[in-house]
Amino acid sequence: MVSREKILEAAGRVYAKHGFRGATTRLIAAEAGVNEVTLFRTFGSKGALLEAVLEQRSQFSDVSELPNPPQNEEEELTVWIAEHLERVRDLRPMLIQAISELDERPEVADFACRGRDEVHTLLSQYVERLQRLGRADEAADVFAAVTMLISSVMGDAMGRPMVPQSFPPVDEAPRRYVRCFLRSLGVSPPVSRTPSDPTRNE
Amino acid sequence: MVSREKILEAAGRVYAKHGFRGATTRLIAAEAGVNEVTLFRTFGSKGALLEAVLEQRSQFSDVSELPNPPQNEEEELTVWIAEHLERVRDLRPMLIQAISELDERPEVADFACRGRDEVHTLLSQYVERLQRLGRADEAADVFAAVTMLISSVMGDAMGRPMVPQSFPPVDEAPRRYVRCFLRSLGVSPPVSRTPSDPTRNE
DNA sequence: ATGGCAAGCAAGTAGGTACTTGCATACACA
DNA sequence: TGTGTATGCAAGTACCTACTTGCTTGCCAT
Repeated sequence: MVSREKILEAAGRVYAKHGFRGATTRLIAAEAGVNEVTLFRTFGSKGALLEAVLEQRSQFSDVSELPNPPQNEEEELTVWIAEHLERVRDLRPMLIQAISELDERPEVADFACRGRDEVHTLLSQYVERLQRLGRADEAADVFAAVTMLISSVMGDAMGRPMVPQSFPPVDEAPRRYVRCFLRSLGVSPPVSRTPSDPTRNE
Repeated sequence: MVSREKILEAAGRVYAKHGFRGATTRLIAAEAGVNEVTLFRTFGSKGALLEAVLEQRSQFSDVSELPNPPQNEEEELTVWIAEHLERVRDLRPMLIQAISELDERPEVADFACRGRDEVHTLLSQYVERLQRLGRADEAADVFAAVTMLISSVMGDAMGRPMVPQSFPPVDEAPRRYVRCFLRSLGVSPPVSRTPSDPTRNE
């Protein structure tokens, strides 16, 4: 029964490209290299197929932890944010379609926003640790700063393909976001580094 | 010839809710309180109607200027960002649909990203003025900070309806984003104010 | 060899979609 | 009074959609 997996994969690709409404069963079957009838025999209906795809996709949502205790803030966060950015980039097409059809298919809602809360919590806790260690300003607006960093990652993943000139070069972006983030929290930059290479863009 | 405007308005609403593919001519005609045939007689085709809608929408894109010279950074930016946020919030449904159908309808691309560049430029110029006045750090990563602020506004407008708990209260958000932004640029907060009321959320 | 099972193929059903046509109605202006 | 113009209504065309049915083919274990 290898058709099942071929169809699931193909359906994922086609949904991501055309959305649920635009993903016709013919397209999916063709993309899977499978007869359309096989699709219906295996999943019953187009809606059931969508649910199967979402369920399969739900299993890859593990967000990695941030170091405790913090050691090198900039390095640790840069790696972590780069990882998060890549994850969101991969999800981008499916996310966009899911969001655009939220009203008509509410069952995809938690797929669309899953992870955001978790990332927010992990980041906030990390910054609170920094505060307790006296490495971040006690009076800083942690909540807003974390929100902004996460939005920046989302915005980069979503917007870069459309307006690349509005974002720092892809290999520099995570570090530069993190530096702004840390600075807004009053975290002083590491002393053992050349102090100014935040290469200006444009 | 008042039908034309009724149809244009209705098409905008329906398109924002269901996307181009989901916006059937029947739905649009019903929403406009007009016979479906009138729609075709007036615009010729569904595609032509979409173009008319986009063209009409294009005229409301005027972004207001930022003060020159800067006087009160936090106040000026808060007002300006709040205004921008509201504009994006209004555009949200149409934007989401436009983005999700970019591959199939590339003609809406410039509608989808228009304004972002303009906002970016205005903000950057404002910060450069601050730098020249010695009110912002010369070594700050202006480009990244501006990108982050704009992404935060987009993220707020797009994400708040789905995950409200991930954002500061709607009436505080612009000011708190601006404060983080200014802080990441090394702009010292105004002295004539109570120094810490960045009320924590959650 | 034979039975079971997954899959392909051809055809069909019922409904939705964009779009057209022909005709009736109403109002506006001359 | 007549004439154009905008609109409504009923019906129809051609196509696409999800989904079904009946039959055939190939493979695999017994």
